[in-house]
Amino acid sequence: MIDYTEFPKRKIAILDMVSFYASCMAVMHNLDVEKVPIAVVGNLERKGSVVLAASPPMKKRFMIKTGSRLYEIPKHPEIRLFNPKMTYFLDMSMAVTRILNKYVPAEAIHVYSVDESFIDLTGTEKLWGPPEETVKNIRREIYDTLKLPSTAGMGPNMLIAKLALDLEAKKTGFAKWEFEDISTKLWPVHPLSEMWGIGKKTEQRLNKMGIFTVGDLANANLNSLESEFGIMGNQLYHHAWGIDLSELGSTILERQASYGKSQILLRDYHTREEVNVVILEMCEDVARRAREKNQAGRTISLGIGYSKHAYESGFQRSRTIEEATNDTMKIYRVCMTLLNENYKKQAVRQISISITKLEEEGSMQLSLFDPEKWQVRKLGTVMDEIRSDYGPTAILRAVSLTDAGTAIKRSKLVGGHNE
DNA sequence: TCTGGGGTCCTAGGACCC
DNA sequence: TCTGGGGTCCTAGGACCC
Repeated sequence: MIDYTEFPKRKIAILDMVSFYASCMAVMHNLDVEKVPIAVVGNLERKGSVVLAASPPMKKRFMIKTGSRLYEIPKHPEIRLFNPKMTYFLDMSMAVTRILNKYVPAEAIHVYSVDESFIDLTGTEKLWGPPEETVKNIRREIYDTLKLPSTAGMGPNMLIAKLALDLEAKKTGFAKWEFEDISTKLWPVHPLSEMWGIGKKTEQRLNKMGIFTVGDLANANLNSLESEFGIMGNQLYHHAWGIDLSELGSTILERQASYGKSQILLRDYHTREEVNVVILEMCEDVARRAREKNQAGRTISLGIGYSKHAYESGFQRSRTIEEATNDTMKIYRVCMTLLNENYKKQAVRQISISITKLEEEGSMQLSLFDPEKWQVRKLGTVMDEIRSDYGPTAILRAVSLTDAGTAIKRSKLVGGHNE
């Protein structure tokens, strides 16, 4: 048994926007997201594209949910399909955060994703009254001002708030769990992958150990969990008791650990030259985002997925260099090295690039001793500015003006989605 | 005939150093 | 005539989340 008295009890809430992307599109087109079957699809031009969000009637009447494929959506006169408008979604997301900020200070907000945020309401009773009421008021204000319906979970820590949200509030609109509710509300949960933090793979391994419900997990032998899963076993066990030591705010200060870009190509690419072009464009994008944040990375990773007709699945390789960089061509050259060493002349369908081991740019040796480095950096910045003033297609490296270039097509996309 | 894109964290083995 | 041991860094792979 676990003695809960030793764990802090705070007033944590997590707010989740119902079918966020679908709700945003409903607002834009003056539709009622609760009544109209709406789906936002990654790219309406591609039949295999995934559904990024489905409105409640879309889910109930047509059994289409996030992750469904476009070709699974039936033809029906009431159904409304949209391409994503990522910049608009981000604006809406920030508008929600600003409302939260009217009730709690920025340090008490942890943005978990574009449509989910934690807030710590501990100590707000004097100002706003009971936290449950405050949450209700916040949800009402979000709906009244932005027309976005939301659900909310509450708990004494972030984990329990999130579990209350996922396992109850998403159906009922609101749920507040205490430590005392864990055994009645969390332990019956199965299959195990229903629970946050447990995926299909872990579920299978746990099943092999005779563990099928969260209650089984909570009452399993900690030693055998640790010998099977290592540290993760300990964490799984504690999560089954609703215990999580991470603090609200501990993550909010952390800065991004990597910049990456990945894409599934619209067709198989058969030559190195074509692949090189796409890699260059992707390096450009990753480098630009790092430059905008004044960061640079030391480890550069390249992933290649071959066509399904190929003999192999692909590879993922990385290389760490002496000095952190956010220079497009430097990153590109490392990718070329990795490609030269690993490419097996198979048709390519998927490419991913990322930089990690980030450092503040200040720590780069942009010193007096190497004026050329300054120039390269300045050139990068100038090009970034032209792009931000005149759009991303204003400057394209010459190679992009070939059939292989996808940058022009992708310029209409933000975050890989159609505008 | 179909392939989303952006992230995070953990582990294990090998290299290298003292 | 044996197998040190701890620390750090790098790389690949796996798992999970929204």
